[in-house]
Amino acid sequence: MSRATVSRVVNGVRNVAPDIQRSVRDVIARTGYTPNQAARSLVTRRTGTVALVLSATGKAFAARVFSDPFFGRVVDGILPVLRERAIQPVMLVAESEPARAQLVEYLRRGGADGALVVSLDEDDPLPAMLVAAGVPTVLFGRPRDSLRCGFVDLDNAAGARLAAEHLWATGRRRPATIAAPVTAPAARERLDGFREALAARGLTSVPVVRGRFTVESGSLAMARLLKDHPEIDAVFAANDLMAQGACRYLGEQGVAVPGSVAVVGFDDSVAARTARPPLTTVRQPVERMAAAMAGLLIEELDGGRADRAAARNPAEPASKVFEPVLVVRESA
Amino acid sequence: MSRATVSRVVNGVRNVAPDIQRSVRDVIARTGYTPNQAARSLVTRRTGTVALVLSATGKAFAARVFSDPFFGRVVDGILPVLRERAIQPVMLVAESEPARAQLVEYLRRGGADGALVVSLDEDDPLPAMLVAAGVPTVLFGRPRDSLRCGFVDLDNAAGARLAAEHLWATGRRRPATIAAPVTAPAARERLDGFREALAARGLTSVPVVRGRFTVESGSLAMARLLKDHPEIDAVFAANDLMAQGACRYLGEQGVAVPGSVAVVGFDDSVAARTARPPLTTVRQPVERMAAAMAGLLIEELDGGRADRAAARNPAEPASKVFEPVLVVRESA
DNA sequence: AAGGTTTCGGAGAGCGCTCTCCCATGTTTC
DNA sequence: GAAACATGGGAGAGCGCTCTCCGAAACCTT
Repeated sequence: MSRATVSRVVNGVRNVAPDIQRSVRDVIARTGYTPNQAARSLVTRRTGTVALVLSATGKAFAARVFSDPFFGRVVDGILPVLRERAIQPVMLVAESEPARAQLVEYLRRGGADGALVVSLDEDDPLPAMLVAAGVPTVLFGRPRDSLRCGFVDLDNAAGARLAAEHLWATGRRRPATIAAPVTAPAARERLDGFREALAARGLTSVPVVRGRFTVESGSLAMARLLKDHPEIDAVFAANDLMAQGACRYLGEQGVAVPGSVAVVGFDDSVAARTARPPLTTVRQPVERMAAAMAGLLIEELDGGRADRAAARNPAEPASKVFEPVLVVRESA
Repeated sequence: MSRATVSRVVNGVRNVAPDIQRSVRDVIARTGYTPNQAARSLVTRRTGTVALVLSATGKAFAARVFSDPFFGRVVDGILPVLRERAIQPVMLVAESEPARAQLVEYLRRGGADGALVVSLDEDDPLPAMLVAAGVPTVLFGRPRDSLRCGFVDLDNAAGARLAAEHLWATGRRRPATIAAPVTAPAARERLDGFREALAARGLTSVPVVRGRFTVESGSLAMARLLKDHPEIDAVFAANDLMAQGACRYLGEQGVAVPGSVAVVGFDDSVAARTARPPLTTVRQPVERMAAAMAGLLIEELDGGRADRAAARNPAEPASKVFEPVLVVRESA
């Protein structure tokens, strides 16, 4: 029996007589034969894997990434989509500059068929490096510099406007905001959207303190806010973790939430539901966005062949922007 | 110029005249040549990658894994060791039964050179499946059934004894414990060690409540404990998160820590330091253990060749057991 | 029954590397 | 100055698969 027949049976292409098929499977099971992935990839030019890249440099990188529920939600959203297509998801982390270089080299050499990139810093050079290396890439969050690459994003400004409008509608006239590092574009859009919505109602000056997306930084920010602007009656935080920190500090100081100060978060993560009081927050459908990200990449991967074979133009980078929704709970 | 020469330059084997070397590198840089990993792996029978496998089935898998600081610490410990050897770390997750099967198949086909496995459930079939598939494997935690495979572990019972002895030495005579699921062997050892140390001092009956390694479950467990055994004056929790939950509940009930009830945690994670009051806890050097795990695997991988070439006996599975240390802070 | 059509297995050419030979130099030794 | 030796480059054989071509056999059609 020839290698070709075995190959046909294993990959299920073309017709092979049922009895031959059975006998081949039989022998495979008996001998414990395992196809060699490298040899297969060499000819198919496919690995059957997709990389899920987490990029964020800094100390104790993993410990930080693993404590933010955001990444977990992204992974949860991506996994089912890839599993369904029998694509092996491999997670890669870029925790330092050399690691980033090694990672790009790995993907350039064909370590995976494509990359789904989650990066928090706006000035992260990784997306551009991957695109330059010819790696099919889809980002979580809009790329800067109109990089030719697919992405999914949330209309962050619209989300912040929802928060501002809700606070205004419930009679809050002295709102403040806990923003996040300027390097996170999503956070900046949230700040801008919030200010803009209030400016449209005649409120031009809004106290701003910056946090670092963590519960602790939220507490600290709230403390500063309360000290410098004791008159505030509402706070909009750029994510739920910081909103939770703010609530905690207010609670410690005996300030009623939402009685004296209303708090609105962002993301609608588990933290929002378990916080006390449960947070009013802007929902970001992270899992759905992540699933869409995987879908976009798969499309590009499938289309890629045809494109390259037919015309010489690379696939149009596709993208999808999601609309946020306000979830009213008890904190505002 | 021949392919062989180029190959020699790229891989740095044997001597190649400096000027030829330079000109080769020059052409590589100019043409943007990239070696094909699949072709290379096909002949070297190496991928240059090591899989870091996170195994734990259940709903919202990733969201759970990503909220436990433990995994982050493991990753942080492993990364530098692999980076130093220019080995690409790839993280794989086994979040369901089919995912597990797919993952084993992937590694069996040579998707990575070896696997570092972190699994929380004792009855996880993954380690045995990997060993059966011939994948070089090192576990975090002692394997059951004397599986022939390397591992690193902590002397959990000794750690629990440290906690018990500290509580005893500080005059606590009515201690209780918040244990973890029976399926986690490490947690069982902690429970056994705690009981044993107290039994040696004549205390045979210790109230036990089970938690699920989370802050919330710690709070709940503490509530039950306080209701059923209001006389207790100390609590030993099987990890810091649950200890933190216990402290939180005690605080809400106006019970002084450590005044009325002393609390001891386990792990010495970040949570122990940021908790209020800072937790007295048993230190598990997770990062060092994880680094050792990577080291063991690398040794096995390096030795593997020689072994398979010389004699036909597979490498002896190596292992390393770490000793815990008590870290006294304010909670006990 | 003869030709045409479909079905299905085999032969064999690569995929892009690495690595072992082997040979052409340059270098040393007596 | 010739033989022995070190040095560095080329030729070419695979690694284990997939996939296109081809031909043999089975099936229809008229």
